[in-house]
Amino acid sequence: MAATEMDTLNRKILRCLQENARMSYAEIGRVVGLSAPAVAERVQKLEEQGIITGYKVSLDLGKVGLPLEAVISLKISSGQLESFLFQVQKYEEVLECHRITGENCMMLKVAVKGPKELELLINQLMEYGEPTTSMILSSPVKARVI
Amino acid sequence: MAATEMDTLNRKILRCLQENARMSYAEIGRVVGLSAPAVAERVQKLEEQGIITGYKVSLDLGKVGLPLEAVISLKISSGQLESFLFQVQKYEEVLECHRITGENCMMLKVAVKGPKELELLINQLMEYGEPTTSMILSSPVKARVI
DNA sequence: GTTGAAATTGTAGGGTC
DNA sequence: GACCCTACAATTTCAAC
Repeated sequence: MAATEMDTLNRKILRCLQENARMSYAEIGRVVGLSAPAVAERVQKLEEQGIITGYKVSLDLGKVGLPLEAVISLKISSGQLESFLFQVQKYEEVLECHRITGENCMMLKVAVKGPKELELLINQLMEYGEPTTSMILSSPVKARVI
Repeated sequence: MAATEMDTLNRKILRCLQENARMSYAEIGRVVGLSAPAVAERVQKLEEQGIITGYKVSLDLGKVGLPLEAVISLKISSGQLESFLFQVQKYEEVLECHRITGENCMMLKVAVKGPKELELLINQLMEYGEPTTSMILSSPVKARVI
């Protein structure tokens, strides 16, 4: 246990928060059989331990004007890694960027307004390497955690 | 406006919720210059319109026992698509699954306990097609929205 | 962890522009 | 229609146990 006590109760609490991160401590307490202060204390510890890293809102990207999602593999050109890592933070279109093993070092998930914006983004990425783009048609699994 | 009124105020509210989805309506109101009831009303409408699809907690996967993340491309075998789409929902390890254009129809992001579990998962996926796996080394951009 | 009191927040009603 | 204000219910927080 020491620092990180991931018992059944904490797992239940995390499941509640995962289902609805705005659920009140009182309601979580009712579900897991704890008082509200007890839940609050556990959640605070999970935050302090870095197990909980934040709370996010999920949006329908299509309805906020970003209906086109794509996956881009980017084979970074020699000497471009550092500047890419710096610049990629600034692209609003980039939802995720992972450095992966294999020939294409970077894997990006992006959301854009339309084909024009995607093309523009690809052009910009070409400065750092060779992009290979696939459009996302649908997402059978969206963003599960734990 | 009609159904979907995404004005500056709503964007500000969404930015607050994105930074911290547990932020109180009162605090959001202070930030964006609105009363708590006004914020609550706008958020409720954003939910009803399906713009907000939920609130999620972000976890440090390593600290919950899933330190190994990977990206798997899966070239679905003929006739296996439907059963794959049905089964992929049940794999707890699969965080995301996207159907994409190109030769490899499916792109999965997974998190597992270690190499053994990854190997087992790959074996199971081979039932539905040809997987190509890349380990995630780091994630320069984690999960931005809007 | 629990209980109980104080501060804060959420919510519903009525009113204004 | 969107917003504010008021008042009450619920929640959060902090204390003591």
